[in-house]
Amino acid sequence: MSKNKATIYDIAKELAVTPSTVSRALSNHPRISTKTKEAVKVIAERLNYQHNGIAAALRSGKTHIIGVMIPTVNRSFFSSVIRGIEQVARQAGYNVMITQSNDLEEIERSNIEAMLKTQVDGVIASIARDTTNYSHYQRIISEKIPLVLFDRVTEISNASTVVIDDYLGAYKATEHLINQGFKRIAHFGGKAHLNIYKYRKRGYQEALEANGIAFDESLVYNSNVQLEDGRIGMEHLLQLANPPDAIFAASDYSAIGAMQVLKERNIKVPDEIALVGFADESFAAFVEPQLTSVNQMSEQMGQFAAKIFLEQIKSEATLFIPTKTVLTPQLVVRSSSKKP
Amino acid sequence: MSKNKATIYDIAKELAVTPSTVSRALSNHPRISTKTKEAVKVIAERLNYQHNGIAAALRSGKTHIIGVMIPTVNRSFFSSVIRGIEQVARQAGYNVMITQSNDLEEIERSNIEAMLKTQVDGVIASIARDTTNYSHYQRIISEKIPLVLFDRVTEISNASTVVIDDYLGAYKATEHLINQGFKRIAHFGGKAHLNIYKYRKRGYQEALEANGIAFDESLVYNSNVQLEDGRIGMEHLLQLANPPDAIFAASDYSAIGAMQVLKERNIKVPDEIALVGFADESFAAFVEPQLTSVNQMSEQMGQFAAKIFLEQIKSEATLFIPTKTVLTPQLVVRSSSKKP
DNA sequence: TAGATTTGTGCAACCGATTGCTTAAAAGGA
DNA sequence: TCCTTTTAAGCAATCGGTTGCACAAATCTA
Repeated sequence: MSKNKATIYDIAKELAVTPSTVSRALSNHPRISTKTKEAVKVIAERLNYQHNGIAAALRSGKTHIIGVMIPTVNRSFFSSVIRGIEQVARQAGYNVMITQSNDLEEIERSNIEAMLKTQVDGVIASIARDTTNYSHYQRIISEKIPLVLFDRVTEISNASTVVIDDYLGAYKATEHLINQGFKRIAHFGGKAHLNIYKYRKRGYQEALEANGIAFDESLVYNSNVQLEDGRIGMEHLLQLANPPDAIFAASDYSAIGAMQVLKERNIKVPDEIALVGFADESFAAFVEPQLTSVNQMSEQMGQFAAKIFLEQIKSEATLFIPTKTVLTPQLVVRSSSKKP
Repeated sequence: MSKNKATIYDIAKELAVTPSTVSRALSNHPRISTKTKEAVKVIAERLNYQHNGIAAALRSGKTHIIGVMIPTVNRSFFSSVIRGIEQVARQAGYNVMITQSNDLEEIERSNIEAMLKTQVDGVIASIARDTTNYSHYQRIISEKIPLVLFDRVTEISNASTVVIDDYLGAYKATEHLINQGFKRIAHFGGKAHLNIYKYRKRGYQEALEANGIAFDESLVYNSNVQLEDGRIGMEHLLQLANPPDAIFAASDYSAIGAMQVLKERNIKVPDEIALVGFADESFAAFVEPQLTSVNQMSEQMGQFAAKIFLEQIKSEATLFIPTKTVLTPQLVVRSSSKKP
């Protein structure tokens, strides 16, 4: 147990050079001779030297930590995004610090506070469902810290965004139902202040119209698209004089809620009512019948977000132009939407 | 945009005192007069002073970051544990840095490397399924960093552990099936080098024996307990001359795999074969029939782990005695295990 | 071969907060 | 009033790297 970590001073002493030389040697500075660099490497190895990131961070102001904030880690979508971010970040020497907002604006604020205190080099985030005031995000920008928003984004100047084409995903899903022969297609929508839900609804609507089916507002049920909301929405739709024969839900959870109600009433899926969800959660393949859903390219989304962050870092002094990336979603067809 | 963050030097200048006084005033040092403390507070507010954790970390060696490493974030069990950890940690002024091992030893090693580089103040971890060599965990110990293991633990001297009573959970689950009148109860077990699976099997076995049912090794199918393993295991059991009438699975995923196979073959659950899982994943309540499972008290587990870490930190100089905490699991009975 | 460059290191300040040791002033005691 | 305590604050070193500038030696140019 030697303990008391070795520093560049220890290495310097051994080689009878100065710490500056050691520092430069370790960071492969061009002005240091190959001979010295190698000697330093050898001694560093022998002393089991570990670069002290804190000291470096103090001097350089760079912690090499990316703060990631998402509503909850427990969604396959978000956890996949995290994986994507981690892959790219790690390779570039960055660590990822994850925080969850639980979809609450208040927690979101305090998380951002914590990240700024930790002095993260950048923030990658997806906005909480609850959030209506974005001043805490503005704080990130005004501290000149790169901000990349994904999936649940909003208009914040100088923030880059990565989203999927929600419109297209919804369009594909709806068109698929139409192609399967369904005529009265309902929609479970989310709160319209989030763009993702706005676009999904639009995709749904335009797919209908493009196929000569009149859009019927009474077939749209808006909610928080949780499981319970799906149940309530389904009950609601079943009470209509002329109920739908298919539902395109803006979330898998609400689709599952609907599926439960249908099963309880012995209404067959997809024979009598077909279902399509959104997000392709892992449980979509576990339920019976398996749920057709729209895959959001989550891992790619994370990779993109991280790459954009890295570029933004590189262009530090140079003026930075915020990017808007749109990925193409994929419809995963399973049995819940197939006309028998 | 003032930018260029305010430091204690700026505050000191304004008040014509020294930075040391400001530092002490901010940390509420008893030797500083109330008057000065208040004046400092006012100026700090006005200059929008933010405590620089990096500088403090360099001096004190404490980053106030807890490293958390889990197999994957995308399991309700792990994400709940994280929530529990976060709650406790945040209140005590600690941040949480999460990393995922993807159940691979290699990634686990590199994650620990990254954490040590970040100089986390402690590590809370659940071991990867793949891991057989624990030297990387030993490194944490030898750096004198507190290590708390939860759920998937192993014998590492000086590491504290938090687990549920897997034996009891399995015992309860099996006894429940017996009480429902099932006679031939099979078991999907996990790899025996992980204690959790060893204990679950033992609980299963002893519950059988305590109720006068002979343990039958041919009814035990061991695997990685993923969904696909459950499918294969189910196929295997169905081929037996005398198939089981119930299965206690050591994971919800394998239970769902079994359920899928049974549905495909039109074998009724629970009428013909009953199922009980383990972990109480969120999808357990989504499938049809809903899956009975053993809840692992995940949030509590996280809270305990964090509390233990905090105590370990407090007792720094004092000799520390590693703790072993065992929580009591809860059986959540749903329709997959009820005798009609 | 003298002068201009290039190469390899050293010097010292700096990042921002913390803290043991002093010291000066104020309060208390005899 | 003089000496002892107590209180309040200052001094200066420290944590470990990083980096602009300086400088000597080596190499090149004409």
